[in-house]
Amino acid sequence: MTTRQGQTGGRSKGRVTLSDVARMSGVSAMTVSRALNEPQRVSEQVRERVQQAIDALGYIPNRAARSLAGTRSHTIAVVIPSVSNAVFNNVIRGIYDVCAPAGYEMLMGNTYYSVQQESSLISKFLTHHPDGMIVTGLDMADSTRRQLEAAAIPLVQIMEVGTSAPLDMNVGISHSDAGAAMARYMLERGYRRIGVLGAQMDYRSQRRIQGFVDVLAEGGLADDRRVLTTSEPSTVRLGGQLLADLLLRNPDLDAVFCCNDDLAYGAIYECQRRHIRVPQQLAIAGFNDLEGSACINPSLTSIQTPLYDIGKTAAQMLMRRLAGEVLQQPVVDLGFQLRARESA
Amino acid sequence: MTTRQGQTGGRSKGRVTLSDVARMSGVSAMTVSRALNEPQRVSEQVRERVQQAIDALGYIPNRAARSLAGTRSHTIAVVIPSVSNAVFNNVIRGIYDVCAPAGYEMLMGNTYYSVQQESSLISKFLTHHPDGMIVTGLDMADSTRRQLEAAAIPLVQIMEVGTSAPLDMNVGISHSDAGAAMARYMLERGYRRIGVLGAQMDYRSQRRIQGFVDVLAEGGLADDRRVLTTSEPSTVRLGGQLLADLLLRNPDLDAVFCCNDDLAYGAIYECQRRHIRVPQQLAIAGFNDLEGSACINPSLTSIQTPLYDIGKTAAQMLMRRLAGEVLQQPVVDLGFQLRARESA
DNA sequence: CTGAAAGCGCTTACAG
DNA sequence: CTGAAAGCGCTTACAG
Repeated sequence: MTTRQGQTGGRSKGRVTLSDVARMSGVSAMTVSRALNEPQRVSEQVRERVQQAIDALGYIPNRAARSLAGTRSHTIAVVIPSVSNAVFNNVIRGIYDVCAPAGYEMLMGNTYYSVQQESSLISKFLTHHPDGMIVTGLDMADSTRRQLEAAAIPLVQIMEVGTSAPLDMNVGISHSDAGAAMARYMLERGYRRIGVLGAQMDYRSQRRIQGFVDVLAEGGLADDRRVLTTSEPSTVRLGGQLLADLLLRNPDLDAVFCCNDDLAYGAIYECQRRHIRVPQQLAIAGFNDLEGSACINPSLTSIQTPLYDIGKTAAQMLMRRLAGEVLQQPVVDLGFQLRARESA
Repeated sequence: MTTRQGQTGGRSKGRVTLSDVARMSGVSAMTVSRALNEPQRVSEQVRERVQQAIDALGYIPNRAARSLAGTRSHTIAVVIPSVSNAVFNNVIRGIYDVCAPAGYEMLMGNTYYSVQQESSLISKFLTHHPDGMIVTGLDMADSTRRQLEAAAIPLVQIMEVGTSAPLDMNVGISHSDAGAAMARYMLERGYRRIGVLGAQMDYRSQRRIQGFVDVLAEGGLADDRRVLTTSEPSTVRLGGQLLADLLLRNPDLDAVFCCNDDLAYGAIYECQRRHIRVPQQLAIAGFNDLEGSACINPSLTSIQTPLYDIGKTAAQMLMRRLAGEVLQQPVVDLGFQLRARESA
């Protein structure tokens, strides 16, 4: 096996180009381009000869040249808080499943939940002149908002809906409604001393908690001391720690709403270690309904959010707009489902 | 809020270009380019004037033009089985944390564990003329191997090491060694009727199991009927189902090695439901040591794999090569750690 | 430290 | 169905 150390990249020289293919197949570059991009506009004979030349030469089209000369970059930029997050994985898969078959490349970047990093990421992405963009959330810096408006590309803001008018298109759910629904469910089940655990505390977690607490307040059951949050990332381990802290301050709790399923897993594990029976002594509920939530013991009551569909729908909206369609419904609320299981 | 429906992308006309900035700041395009890419080679006065013009005009550089004219695309292509997989998330984060600060964009695509999809994905990525590429695994189609050799860009094959010579660079661990280590550990602990559960069954899972079973065979303890695998994706739910099936055929098992932690979670949950005490009646071990494994009850014995570091190291190797360095060590074995906990 | 010329590899718009 | 010309917006290589 020969090593390739030292070679660091293809200098222009020596690359096989469209004209090489054209020369070999005895047609113009224009015709090769058509054979590649609009094969139906080229005679079958020519198409075959071109294909043979491509194979013989090992021709690889150059996207940079294509996007510079053409009107499209065939690229979609996706801005999310973090690729290493079970929630966004599902969203990404939905986007990918629509974009990839349509011939669009996905440019992906993390904001790490920082408005500032979001701004610089979007600026950077704009230099690729993506044909469309998907951005997480409705909140962004004003300067970014202006940049995006100036870029004038189709844009879908995802995850949440209803907190403010989107820049262009919007698909997601109402996190405050979802939080409220969980609170109502818990009240119906008879819980009265209800705690709340939150991590990460991005806008959507905050709205979830706000919606939840507002309903408790209506019943006169809100108590700030029962709400424990941190800006640390949401993990199973953290769920256990937070529950321990919360119980220390509020030994009399009869239920806890966790802002994320992984926190809820950690809380359930902590209860197991302390021999606290769930839900008999303490009910626990989560949010997002991740894959393991139906399997854990006790199975976890949670809010199922349409993560995959949010990604898929966002990408489809983009594709439709790129096909010239005018969308009647630029804002789509995909809704959520409360999954009542054993834990609460 | 004005809607932007109907606008589908920036036609070349009307874009602010380098020359516009040059004109406004009274220097040549060349100098603006330098002010942008090698600021230290331009006088501070000029740099300031150029920056003012950029701000005033809202100039956004065009990467397509840059990569067409230049020798670099400032893009790294990453080929993984699936973005929505906790294992690869960590790898991706490692890659991202090195590439993003270095000014490299990440192009990411899924093979969905298919050699065929891998081939077409790599062909597609090559049209972007990425400066480097990271590909999962050592096995690939011969045609792809040739394409990659012809492209002559730095390439790092990741995740596993030692099964065959890499095309260029390589970082990962030996999955058969890791499987073997787990088998030895279980034998030391006194387990003798040991089952194996596998899902997905990509090359690396296969090698994990092979390494594990080979050690059992040395002790005369291998039994095909105790190995249950499926090509379905690895999930918590599947872990429970597989364990149920395995116990049906082998009620006398005293331990089970699960090829992935999520299978192990499912197996533990299933034991809880059946009141099988872990590890007293049945020991359970996993692989990858995901975040929750230390928290579940009983805490999970697993093999910790350096996922983040694999990604980080691969990206660093690429960066070093792109900086012209010749690597003394093109193959890096990052090793693994057996985490002995309560479950086995 | 700064600039004029040429060209990267395609596609658009116009013909025929 | 096919082609000749021009140009997309940058950077390289060469000067000075």
